Order: sequence, then structure tokens, then C-alpha cells
Amino acid sequence: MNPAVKPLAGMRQLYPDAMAVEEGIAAVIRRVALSYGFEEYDGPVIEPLELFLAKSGSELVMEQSYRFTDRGGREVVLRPEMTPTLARMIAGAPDTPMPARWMSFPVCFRYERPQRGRVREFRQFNCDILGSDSLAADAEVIAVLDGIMRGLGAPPGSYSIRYSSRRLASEVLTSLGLESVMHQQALAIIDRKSKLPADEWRAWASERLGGAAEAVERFSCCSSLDDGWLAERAAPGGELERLREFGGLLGAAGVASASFDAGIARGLDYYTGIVFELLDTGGQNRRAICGGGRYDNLVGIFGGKPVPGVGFGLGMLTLRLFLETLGLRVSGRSGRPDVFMAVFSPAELPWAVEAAEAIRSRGLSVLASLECGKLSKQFREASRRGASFTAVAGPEEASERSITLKDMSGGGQMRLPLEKALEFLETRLGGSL
RNA sequence: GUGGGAGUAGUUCAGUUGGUAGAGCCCUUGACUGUGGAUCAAGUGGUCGCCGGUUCGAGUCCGGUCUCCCACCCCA
Repeated sequence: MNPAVKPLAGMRQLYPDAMAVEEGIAAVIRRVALSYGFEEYDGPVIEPLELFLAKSGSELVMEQSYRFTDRGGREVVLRPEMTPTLARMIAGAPDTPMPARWMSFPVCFRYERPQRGRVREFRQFNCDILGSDSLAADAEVIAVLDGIMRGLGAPPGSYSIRYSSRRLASEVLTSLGLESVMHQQALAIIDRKSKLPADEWRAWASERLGGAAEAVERFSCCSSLDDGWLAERAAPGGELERLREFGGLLGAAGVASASFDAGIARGLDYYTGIVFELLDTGGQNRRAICGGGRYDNLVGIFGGKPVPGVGFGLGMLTLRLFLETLGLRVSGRSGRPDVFMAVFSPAELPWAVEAAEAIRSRGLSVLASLECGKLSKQFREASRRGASFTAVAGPEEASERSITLKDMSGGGQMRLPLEKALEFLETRLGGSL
């Protein structure tokens, strides 16, 4: 391909087939989220740099964002994530009835090397509950997530939702004698546990954490809330207790795919409580498909009263790849017209246009031929487009205000006055739009 | 930023020890000038990523460069 016409690396460019799949997935997601009462919103793609500097995490902003100076001399970025924008919008609309359940499908940008499931321009589904610090809110967003996966046909066991809590981690780290200023760093070290070779990780961890490294490792391996070691170090009546309650709520919501995993930490700095990820349990997409958590201090930094929040981002591309590896097909709109309108010669074009409009007025889709070539070509086109019927407007049809209808699935064909043809099509195809 | 792989027709790819380029799919046309799918036949289409070197001769060998893919870092 001519280099001049290639899209930039990692930019989102969806041909109709891929778009139909993506929209089919989005339709399932919307349906599930709507059933929980979520409302859709949107925000700016370009944001001031400061919006993300405050809380997103320095690497995401400093090294992975599309940053530039606009014509007015402002430092701006193409949003690398949606949550800070959401927090600002909530802070700016204090009359919003709380708790608010808001969802969005933002296109976001991160400047990193493209690879499987990771590109520079990507679309996410974001789903957040604001204004509630109830555990029920944390459980509900995970129930939405699980409902989406089930709605898309992902079988039990094909994915797992892992959750932990930063508050629990803080309790344990405190009992291990780590100052709270060290907690953020310890979380980053925990986050890397599964990504480095064991030896390398240990060396690195003990360099940063000293004697506590071994205990931190022990903590990150906890995968049960009933772990005795964990119970001894967590604050009595504290976060561990809440996590047990949380697990109970998830069970009540019918979420079977979620489990505790102290090794989940997440990279964003603004998370304050529960954090979670959705992972493909198969081998081919060893990467988070979704990540989220609770952020109780984010809205407050934009002024006004503090508003707690919890939510997640779900990558549409990574979700599509996941469904593909499972062999799941999500049907979007088919793009198949009900009727293909063939035109014999230019003289019949007005009649063809009029008849096509009449068919459309009955709620059916009509793909009108724009060429008046050979009928064999037009029938071929109708077949290729997957039309259910082909209508022919020829001289005889035009003179008597009729059309010839052929059933493309192999039925016969007949010439009918337009009104009769409309009735016929309506009974055969009615309600397809 | 680090490491590996690959660049040949619109697309997916083949191309032998160096001898001026091939297939499938797609597209166009044709097998009853008012009838599609399947089959068949023919045809269009390539600066072999780019630059340089070796050679009588380079898609092929060597060097450089660019791009893409995969993996790492990080993350959706």
C-alpha cells in the first residue's frame, strides 16, 4: 500500500464487517447496563494535561499519552482514560441525583508500541456508580461486568474476575511495619509480582522494601479470605470483614466467576478501595480485558463536596479478541437488505425510485441499483448483497405500476401491482427493521 | 525504550544452487440481449518496501534504512 494512505500505527480503523461485530457487542453491553439503570454520557476527547496529572499515575500521563500544545498555547492530551473526565463532570453537576449510574463508550489514546490487543487508539466501555460508598455499588458494577460476559455467551470458566482491596493491603502493610508513604510503592511491587521471574522479583522487592519483602510476597499470594496468615495481619473488624460481605453480595447477584486475589493492585493511583480485573483464563489473551476499582477521592479534587465512586473500563478490542478466540460470533446488524431494486433501463429509473420509497415506507430496507446494466449483473449484485427479494422495474412494470418480485432463496417470481407487492413483502418480511 | 519475525498483484501467499514474476481469492468480461448463487473459460493488475554494495546478471547474497506483526515494559 502507498505509505501516504496508510493510517498511523495503532489507529482505530474499522471496516463494516468489524464495525458490525463491535456494534453487536456494544448492543449487548448497553442492554445489560440499561437493565441496571445506567445512563449514557460522553465527554471531550481532548483534555487539559492537568486533568490527568493529578491522579492517574505518572507513567500513563508522562510516557504514554498523546501530548501537544494546541494553537492557544495550552498543554493538552488526547484522553488516555475516561475516569478523570467523569469525575470532573460529576463535580461540575452537583445537582445530579445520587447515586448516579453512568456509562460511556469513550475512544481513548495511549502512545505505546502496538501489539495484539494493544493499540494506540481504542474504545472502551466505562461503567461507574457515583455517590455511594456502599459495598452494594462495588458488587453491582461487577455484576454488570459478569452479566455482560454472560450476555455475550462467554462460558463459565473462560474468564475470571479477580478482586482485592487497597485498604486491606494498607492494613497488612501497616502491620508489617511499612510507613504509609511506602504503600503506593509496595502496591506497584505487588502489581508486578506475576509479571517478573520469581528470582528477579524477589531481588527487586527486597531492594525496595527491605525485610518486609518476604511478607509482602506472602500477602500477594493470598487467594482466600479465610487465609489464617492474612487474618492475623488484617485489622480486626476492618476491610477483610467487608470483603467477606462483598463476596456474599457477589454470590447473591449470581456472580460465580469472581474470586479474591491479593495479587491484584492496579496501576492507577486514584484507587482507594476494592480493585479488580477481568482476565482470560485461556492462554491466548494473557492480559486484562477489564480493570476497575473504587476511587473515593477523585471527584473531590475538582472542588465541591467529595463524591465516592466505583467503576471499570472494558476494552472493546480486547473483548472482541477474547470472543474470537472462544469462537463466539456476536451478530451485529446484518447489512442485508430486504429488497434489491433492479432497474431495466434509465427510462424506468423514476418508477424504480418511487417503488423503492413505497417499500421503505412499509418499514423494509431497499438497496436500489444505481446502474441500469444487464439484469444478470444486477441479480448477481442482489445475490452478493444477500437481499431476500429482488424487485425488477422494467418497461412493462412501469407502464402498469407494478414490480416483478423474485424470491432470492430459490422461490419463484411474480409480477404484482405495487400495492399487492407491498402487502406481500410486508407479510413475508414485516418487522425486520 | 528492549528483543524476535516479516515485507513480492487489491488481498492471502509461493518463488529451487542468483538467470527479467507465479497461484488461490477478489474484481472485470463471456457461455439464450429480462434473471443471481455452483461450475467453466478468458482478462485486468507488480518500481518484488526503500537506498546502496557484490555480480555479466539480484525477488534471491551482503550492508543500511523504513514500515508492519509478535513479545517485554505498562495497560483496556
